Amino acid sequence: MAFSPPLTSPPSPESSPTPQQKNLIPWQSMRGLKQIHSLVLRSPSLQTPLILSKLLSFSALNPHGDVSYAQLLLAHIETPTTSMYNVVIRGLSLSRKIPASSSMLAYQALLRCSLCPNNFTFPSLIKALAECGSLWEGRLVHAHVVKLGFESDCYVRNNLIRLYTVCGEMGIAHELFDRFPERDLVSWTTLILGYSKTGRAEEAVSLFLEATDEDLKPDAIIMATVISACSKVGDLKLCRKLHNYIDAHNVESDVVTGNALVDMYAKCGDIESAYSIFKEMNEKDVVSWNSMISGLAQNGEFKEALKLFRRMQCEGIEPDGMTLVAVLNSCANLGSLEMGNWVRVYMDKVCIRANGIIGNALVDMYAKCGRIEQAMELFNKMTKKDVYTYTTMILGLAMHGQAKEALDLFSELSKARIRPNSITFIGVLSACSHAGLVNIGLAHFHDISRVYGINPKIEHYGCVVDMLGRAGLLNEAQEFIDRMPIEPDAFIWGTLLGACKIHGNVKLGESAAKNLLKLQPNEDGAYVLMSNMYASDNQKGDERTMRKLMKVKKVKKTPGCSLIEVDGMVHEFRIRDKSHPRRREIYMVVKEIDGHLRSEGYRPAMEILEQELCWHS
DNA sequence: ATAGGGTTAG
Repeated sequence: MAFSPPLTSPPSPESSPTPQQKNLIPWQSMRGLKQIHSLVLRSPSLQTPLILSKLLSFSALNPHGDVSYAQLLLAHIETPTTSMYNVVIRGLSLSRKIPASSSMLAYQALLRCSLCPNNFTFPSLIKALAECGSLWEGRLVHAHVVKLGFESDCYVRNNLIRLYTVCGEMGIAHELFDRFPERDLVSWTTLILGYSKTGRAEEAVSLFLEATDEDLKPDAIIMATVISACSKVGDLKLCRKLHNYIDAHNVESDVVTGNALVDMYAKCGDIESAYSIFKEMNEKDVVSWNSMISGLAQNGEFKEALKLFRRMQCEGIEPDGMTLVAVLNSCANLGSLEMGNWVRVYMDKVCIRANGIIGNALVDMYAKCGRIEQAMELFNKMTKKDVYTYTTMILGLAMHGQAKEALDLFSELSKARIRPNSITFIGVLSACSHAGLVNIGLAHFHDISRVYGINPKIEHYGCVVDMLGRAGLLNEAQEFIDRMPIEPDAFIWGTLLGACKIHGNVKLGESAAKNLLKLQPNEDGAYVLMSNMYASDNQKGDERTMRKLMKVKKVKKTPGCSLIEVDGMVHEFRIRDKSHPRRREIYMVVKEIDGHLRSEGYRPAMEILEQELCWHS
């Protein structure tokens, strides 16, 4: 029922050991290489193509090397060869910091020397271009590839396929894939990944099924790719089919495929299967833990997520930014501010900046835990804000009834040249709803499609019904529902019913309840609200009828639940809850508070079914 | 040449 707090103070980060530069043989460090280079420069007899090539490849390809040094070296070689250029181009493609344009410049230099690129030139060059999404240069190089007859080279072609997929040119990529019968596992994997990353996960999975018809033996890499695509499809049956396939075909699996499976089951809502795979993985890394923790959080199992995070710490696995996002998300939904603050302290200690997704998660945590000023402070400090950052803050302000601030932020969006999305409008509408700004809210609602070209979804209609209902415009709310282009769902009727309850409109409430019961006859909501409404309206007979009806239909009221966090522990309380070890003391204090409240003249609005509620809330 | 995990919701 409760989980223990994290370590009371975040562990200090271990100082990472510096690379043991001293133990390197001379030519494996740049220092040694430069010494040899100066020797070579002084004696022309040493300037043979072989020695120069060695110097080049050590500085360009060695992990302790320096590609820019290799570039300089190459520029001073009088009679360079294609393979010397290939080495530098490969070195450039391997280093992350260097832009694609330098690979392109090296390639152009090669052409200027009247050298001819070969099958080793293109893979690295195209890889560098793909890395940066340089479609224009990529097409140019592709033309050269065709001219020189290297399109049939599988390595070259796979890199071209990769280039087109990362540039979103799936049509060209697939055409290139189809045009040559000679394809290997990498060709399939690359194309499948392309479909998966461009939001066409179904096509990715069916492409894999196509691949299994050919005589290819799937490896761990293609499996991880297709499993990830499957998690995006969200079809549990398909997930199981894939899992069975792996077992049946004895596909060698590793941590990555295991992690992908955990994520896949979690995303498809089968948290038990996810957990059993997680448990049985004999090798786990930080991604395994992250997949499982965020899987729990994505399925609303926030307490379990925090529990698992605790275990992760006990096992000495260092969390990374992604872990913390899942933890913060759980804190936000549990109102667990102490734990959230702990994460912030931890972030400071290990120097994780509150920017990007993790910054957004922190803002959300503060807002949902009631610290709207701290959320705002952090929001203002964040240098890179995206639509998520703004949406989170707008929703937070709306939640706190600060409609003006929320609307101001919304108007800042266009100044920051950020396009709002459909969830941003949920925030805007709920801000208006909570502040009773009906006309402004309606104006924004109309702008959703007219100005922003977004099709309002049922959620947006729900916000408007809520806004009209809260303002007491119940008939308008009903009319709005009647005119909706979408079939009203249970949420819509529940919102109207709730508004009728607040404003005591029994007649309209009855019709809303009828509609709600048509959609979910076995849920307690409509019965409870109606019987409470009858009770407040002194319609004792109707109230009893409602409660009888619940009994006949075997509908039980789901117990409400309150939770608080004390010293990093989350405690839950339900009606007539006697499970807490310190229940006697707790209820004594509650009784005392209740006495104080009553002596000050407070009378809780108790309705028959809710009488005992005040004891846990 | 190819692989896994994250943020906002009526």
